[in-house]
Amino acid sequence: MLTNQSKYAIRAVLCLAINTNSNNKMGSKDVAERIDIPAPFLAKIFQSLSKAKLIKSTKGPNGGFYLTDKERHNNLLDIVECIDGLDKFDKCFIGLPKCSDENPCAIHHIVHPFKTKLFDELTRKTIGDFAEETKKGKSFIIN
Amino acid sequence: MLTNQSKYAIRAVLCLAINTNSNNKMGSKDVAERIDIPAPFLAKIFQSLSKAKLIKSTKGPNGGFYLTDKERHNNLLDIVECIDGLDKFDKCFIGLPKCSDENPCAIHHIVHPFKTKLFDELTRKTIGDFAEETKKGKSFIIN
DNA sequence: ATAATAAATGACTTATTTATCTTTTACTAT
DNA sequence: ATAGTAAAAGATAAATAAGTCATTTATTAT
Repeated sequence: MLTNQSKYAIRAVLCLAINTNSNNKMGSKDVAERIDIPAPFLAKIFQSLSKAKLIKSTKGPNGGFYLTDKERHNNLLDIVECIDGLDKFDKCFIGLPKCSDENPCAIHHIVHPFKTKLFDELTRKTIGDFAEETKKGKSFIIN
Repeated sequence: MLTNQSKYAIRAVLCLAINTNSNNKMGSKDVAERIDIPAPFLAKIFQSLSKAKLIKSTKGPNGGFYLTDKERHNNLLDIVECIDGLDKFDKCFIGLPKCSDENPCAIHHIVHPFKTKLFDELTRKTIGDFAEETKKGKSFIIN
């Protein structure tokens, strides 16, 4: 469903949410190493996120990427939207061009509630919320 | 989640389940046209399904693809397994290498029940079952 | 000022998925 | 037998996704 880029982006931003602030930044290599993904690829992803103002960055010594409280109020769907776009959430699981409640595919009754629930979770909860859960050990971004 | 190949395969096999038997076959082009997918691509997909004995085929005049009752007893997951493999059902939605109940990602509690439900639906119900539903107008393979 | 640092940019490579095309093989009706 | 038909097989092409690398730009500490 999501591309690797989006998956990496989510985990990387959560990593920033947990470990950084304006005084404690992380380089893209550090983040990549921490969550075990390809470093140059993450650097590219961070560029996109930075342009979209979903993460903060500063160049030079002691520079790096970080989140402020403002960015912590964004949600995970903002990240997916920035990287992949939101089209995929509308697409039918088995490729029906116009799958809907009126014109359902064979598994629409299972897939549609899931998508709704997922969409809700990804929009209602903030990045800060997810970071708190991870800090409390309720969920993980590495293993 | 599923590749186009798997999506096409599911809809194409359901098309065969609805419209064919040993006396009434369909050419791959006919099926492709009916469900509006690329014809030569479907021909390739049908080759794989045929090798795996998930569909029947005969060459020559009046030849084509079709299902017998035997093939109608297979399930949709057999098709996905043949084309894509089943790995993707185990994979974490945001790319955690080892996402589980003990080591859950941030959205595991939403994704896991869905996967279980979907897996159950795709294994428990046969291709024949889905075909009947479509014949009754409860679900669709085209629109 | 300048040297070191780290992100930004852009070009490039590789892998995978998607799709097409040509030739061969098998079958059937005449 | 043989001509026509349709799948099987294999080679190739196009598109997208994934990943890498070299250079430039901005920042900071000395």
